[in-house]
Amino acid sequence: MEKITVIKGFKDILPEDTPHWRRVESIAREVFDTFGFREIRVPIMEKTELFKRSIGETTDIVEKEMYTFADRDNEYITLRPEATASIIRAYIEHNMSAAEPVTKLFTMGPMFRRERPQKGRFRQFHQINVELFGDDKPQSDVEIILMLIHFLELTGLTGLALEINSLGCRACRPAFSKAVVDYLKGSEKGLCPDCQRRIVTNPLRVFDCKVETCGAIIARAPRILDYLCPGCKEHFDEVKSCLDEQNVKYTVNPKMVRGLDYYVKTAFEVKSGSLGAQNSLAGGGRYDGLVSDLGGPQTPGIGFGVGIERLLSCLPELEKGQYKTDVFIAALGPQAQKIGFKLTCDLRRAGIAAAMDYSGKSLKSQMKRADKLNSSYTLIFGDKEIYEKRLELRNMRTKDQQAIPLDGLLASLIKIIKER
RNA sequence: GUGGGUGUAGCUCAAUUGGUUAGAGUGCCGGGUUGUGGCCCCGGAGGCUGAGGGUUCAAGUCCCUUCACUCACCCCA
Repeated sequence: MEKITVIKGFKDILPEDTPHWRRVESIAREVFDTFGFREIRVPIMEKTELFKRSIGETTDIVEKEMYTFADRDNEYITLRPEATASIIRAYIEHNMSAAEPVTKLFTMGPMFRRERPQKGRFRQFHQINVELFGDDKPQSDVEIILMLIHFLELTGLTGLALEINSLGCRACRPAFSKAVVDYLKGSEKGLCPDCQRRIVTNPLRVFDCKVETCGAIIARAPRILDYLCPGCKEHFDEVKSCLDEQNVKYTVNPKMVRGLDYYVKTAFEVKSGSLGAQNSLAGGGRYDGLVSDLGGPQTPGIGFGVGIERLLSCLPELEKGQYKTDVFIAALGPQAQKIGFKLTCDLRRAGIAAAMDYSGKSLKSQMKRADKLNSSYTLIFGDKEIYEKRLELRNMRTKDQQAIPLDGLLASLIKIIKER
């Protein structure tokens, strides 16, 4: 039979790796708890319309990367390419804005984008997402950024670089866009075909282009920061000084535009050198018009996403996940097997990680299995001869062994192991 | 969607300019030794060399096709 393999760009997370996932996830939950965020879990599929309206029709994500299907009733549904849209949908649907002025949420889980896989980029990948609704003050931008940095550092990451920018708002961006378009049209023939197309479709994306000839042209293009309206400028200045007060290092990158249309004002990314080409492990920004665009009340919002795979790949020297066994029962002979099985079950009910080998193979092979399972103690006993009258409890690390009386065996085992 | 690289045992890799039965380490299974596992010794299983076609007396090796993986572009976490 031919074997069936995973879908391209999808990955199994193996037992040797899941401990690191669990660690990162639990650090996230702890940090976010202390910052006052609560966990929300939203579906991994939504109506396609939700993403079209939030992310933007002309973005790469919507144009060519979404997993979109016609459901059996011919409604179009999409595997989520990001989480913000779903969270906002839920925020609106459950009327959270009416219940409290500020709502702080986070979620984590798989996202799906049909790109060509490479280092740090998969078709199914995992993100931790944080969103803050109902506060348009710069302090909330800083709160979010601080929390992100704090979380990343707690996971053990070093050498992080924070980049920030302001993308302006709906008041000031049109003037800037026009200035960019005018400028680009002047040197249109020097641009790559993609950028020429972008002039019409989405001019700001030109800033992301890495083609050298485009870079030279872009370097002299108008800067968004020179076009900010007084409100946006004040907001951005406040964000920067507030970050300074908190001793957070950052660089202003006026060319950072981000690939989702909904961002306004503050945008930020955290990069790491050890990632190869996909060096951005977290990114986010403000999206003040998005809630109303999706049919909710006029509500400011800001949030970020962290790529878990990328985060983990930046962590140094991860140990592989091992079995964790408190006690291994090596039982020799049918009678001993029977007693051993009962003992194993009792120990497990008492919260002790017990294991045994049901095959009844040689002691040597059972001891090998105990070693493989990383057992702290191994209890050896059998039907005959030297094992008849007593049981030996062996400490696998120190090789010490001690006899355990048959009376009250379970109780003394539990005592020894718990006191370890 | 566009380029480059790589496909040999479960894993990591060997195999002269094309040359006989494709090897080693590790892991797995069994045995010996050790007070009863680790160290050591012996043995065993495990391969259509990614797949298909071609050149040749002869292909893991050269050519074509295809698939998979991988890196990069685009874009993003």
